[in-house]
Amino acid sequence: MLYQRWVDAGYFTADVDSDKPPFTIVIPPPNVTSSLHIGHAFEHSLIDAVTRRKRMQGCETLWLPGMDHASIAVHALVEKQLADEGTDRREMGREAFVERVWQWKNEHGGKILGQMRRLGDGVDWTREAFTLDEQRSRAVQAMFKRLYDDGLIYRAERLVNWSPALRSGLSDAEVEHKEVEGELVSMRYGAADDSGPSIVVATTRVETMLGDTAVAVHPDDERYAAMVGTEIELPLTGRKIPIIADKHVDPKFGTGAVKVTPAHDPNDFEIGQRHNLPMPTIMDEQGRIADTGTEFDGLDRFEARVAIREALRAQGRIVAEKRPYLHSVGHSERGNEPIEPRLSLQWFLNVDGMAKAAGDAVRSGEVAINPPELAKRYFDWVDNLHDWCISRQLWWGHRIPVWYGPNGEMVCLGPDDEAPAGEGWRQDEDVLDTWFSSGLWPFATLGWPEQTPDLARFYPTSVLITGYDILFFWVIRMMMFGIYGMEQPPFRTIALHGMVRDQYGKKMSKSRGNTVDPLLWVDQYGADALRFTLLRGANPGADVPVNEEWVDGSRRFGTKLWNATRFALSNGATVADPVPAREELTDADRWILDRTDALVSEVDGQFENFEFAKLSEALYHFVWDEFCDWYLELAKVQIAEGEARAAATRPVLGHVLDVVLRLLHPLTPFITESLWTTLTGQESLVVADWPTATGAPADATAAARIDAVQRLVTEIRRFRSDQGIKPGQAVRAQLSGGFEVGISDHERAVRVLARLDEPGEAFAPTASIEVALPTGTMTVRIDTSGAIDVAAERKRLAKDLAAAQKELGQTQGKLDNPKFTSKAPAEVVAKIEARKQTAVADIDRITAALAALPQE
RNA sequence: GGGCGCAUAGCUCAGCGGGAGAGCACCGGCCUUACAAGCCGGGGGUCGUAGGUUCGAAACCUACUGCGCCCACCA
Repeated sequence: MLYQRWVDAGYFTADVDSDKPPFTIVIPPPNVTSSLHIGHAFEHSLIDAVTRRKRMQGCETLWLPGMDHASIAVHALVEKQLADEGTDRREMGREAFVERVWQWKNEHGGKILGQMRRLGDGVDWTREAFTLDEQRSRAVQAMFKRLYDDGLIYRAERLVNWSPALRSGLSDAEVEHKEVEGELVSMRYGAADDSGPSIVVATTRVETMLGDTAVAVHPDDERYAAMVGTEIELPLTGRKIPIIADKHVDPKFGTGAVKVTPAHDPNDFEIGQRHNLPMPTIMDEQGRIADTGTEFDGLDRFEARVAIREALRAQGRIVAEKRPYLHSVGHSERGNEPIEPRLSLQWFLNVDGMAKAAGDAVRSGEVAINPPELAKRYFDWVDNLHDWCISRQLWWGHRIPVWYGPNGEMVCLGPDDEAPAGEGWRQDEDVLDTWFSSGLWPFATLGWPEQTPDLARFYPTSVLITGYDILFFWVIRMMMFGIYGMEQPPFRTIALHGMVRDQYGKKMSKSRGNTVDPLLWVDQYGADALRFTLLRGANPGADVPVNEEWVDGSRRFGTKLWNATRFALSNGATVADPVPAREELTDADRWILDRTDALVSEVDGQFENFEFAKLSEALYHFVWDEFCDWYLELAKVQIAEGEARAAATRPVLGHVLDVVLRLLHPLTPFITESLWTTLTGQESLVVADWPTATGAPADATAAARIDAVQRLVTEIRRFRSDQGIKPGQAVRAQLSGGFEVGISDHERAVRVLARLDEPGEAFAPTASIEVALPTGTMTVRIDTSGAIDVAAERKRLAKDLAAAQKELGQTQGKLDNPKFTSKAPAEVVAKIEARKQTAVADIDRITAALAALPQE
């Protein structure tokens, strides 16, 4: 349909000006496991708007669409399906598993693609990404090899966040800390009674005591000074462990003595390293107690916690228990189970130099972060980055390209290297963290490590538009890899948006039940309405609340635009004829043309700053308030005036609509496409030129006259409304005064807009309204054909009087203050003085009008 | 525990040193030939609290209160 036409019309193959810089944008991947999320619709709206404008400006645009995380998500989804079927993926083998994944992709890819299409984008996300898999693997392997050869990747036995359910290590970023109600158990080590030396330690994880290799106290803690250096018996095991002094211990917490389990606690690991303690691992990869030689071997960690506590209790060693004890425990982001610190052999990336460079790129201004306030967060993260554990013990993802030989050889292979043949060689079983491959996005998608023409032309990319929530995970990694691999940061600008929230600003979540399916809204209100709603709420870096009613409001805006265009077209609006010279135009024409020009520069400027909310608002008010409510009404009068006037008005209508539709196109592509092609008869708005402001000075006189007309008409309408005169009912009236501002030229318009007939014969005014205009007071004498509602009129005037008196009080107060008149800038004082004069005049006028009212 | 951010109309948010704004909601009147998915008019806020800076503060500073987010190894 319409969308397809754009593609056919050349949205992706349009001829471009070669002198314009190319515009490259990185597309964050959608999550395909759930139905399309509103957050993706939001992000897509922003990206598409920015790109469409660039294309209209003549830039060669390129999206770098991605599916990497999504691809990973599919793997996870398939694994879950397998689990539901009772199949253990470990037993089916890697090849069979991958086969299942492809099966899923083949079944669902088309559907997802269809959903994306309905949102009006032109990129075949799914297919793109899946065909990129192989190429991506080459990039990953090349990058790994390079880092490895540079000595930045190393293998080490470290404490990692271990997920027993996934049987894999996790990066810090994948761990979520949650407050949980646990228990704090204090237990006695050493002698169970007073027969010998003992020491009391406290823990929330009793089961780890089996792996204790020391008890630590603070070096300055006099209570234990005598015991430091001695050994004490570890209950249940019979092992003797030393009492050591380490300044990590907080003497004020608990008893001031800490059990040390180096293989199962990050702090203890450090203490263990400092004191050269043994580091026995007491749990297997599924979180079961193992290799302790005690009766607890084989127990799950949580069962063991209870069993060991009770065993200690039986020995009278439990001296205190606090339950519930609120403390923070790391949970796996995916499985939502408590992670277990575990000692294991992992691959690490030394990020010191890369992180520094990533920070400096922003510090130097080479890369801009929008909004700038969020740069602080970026620095917080980048300046405190620890070495990154890049290995995962998962079954999906890019395998670590390291091979081990039968005699202890270890070789790292690049993408073009042959895998070593021969008996006994095997590849490392681990795969790389998702973010390792995702971090290569900006150049891997352009063909790196090959030096492709695309890479030369489109790297570095122009802008990354993504959510602030992903700044740490993804952006920082792309920055590091880009600078390392391409010697240039991957983007010139990082534009961050917020999260889509519900109408009360609450986070959307399944448990809260406030999620929305954007496709339902698209079906019901149209893609344009959804996009406009999202864009209209998009202040840089801030969250975006959405609500179905607001989407409906956006749809009404589209309808308004539709009707306005329809009306203009039916009255001959055209772009075929040039807009007549200024001197042939009316004040209304000049005013709306000037306003249009101002709108162009405003919208254009806001686009540069990613101020989507502001530019949407400007367009909304221009279309609705200025164009529809005033100019179209004035144009009706002009068209009715005769053919000459009408002929001059038509190109103005056409021009204003032409510009507005172009400006709106990035926000609401569908409706503008339809209206614009009808208006102009041209092929497609997608490849039209972006408007540029003329920069010509606005006609201040015309603007002032139109402003006067608006104020006059509004005052008369207000009087009519207060007097209960039906809007459709014309009343006779006589206008006088205020002509020096050119109102006389517009009397006809005022009469039409305010429904005033000529006074005619036997004109007997029953009321008069005075409207203060910049250069004089306009008097409107009205024949209401009967007695006026004096009470209503008195109320109306009293309200105006009160406002004027308040204004007088405020301005007079300032002017009476000598400090104000002497210290404030002259123009401010002059302005206040002018306001005061206006207030005085208003009070005189209104007071007189009140006095003239008949007494009741 | 550390850091950051936000408190403005019933709701969601702009404004960020010189006249309190928008959308929606609300009240009243209109089927006025582009549009009732509309038009016209209107009501509504001591800008979180308390101090300070300034001729002048919603805006700048300080403290407090209440929310939100991020980071974090507290046994």
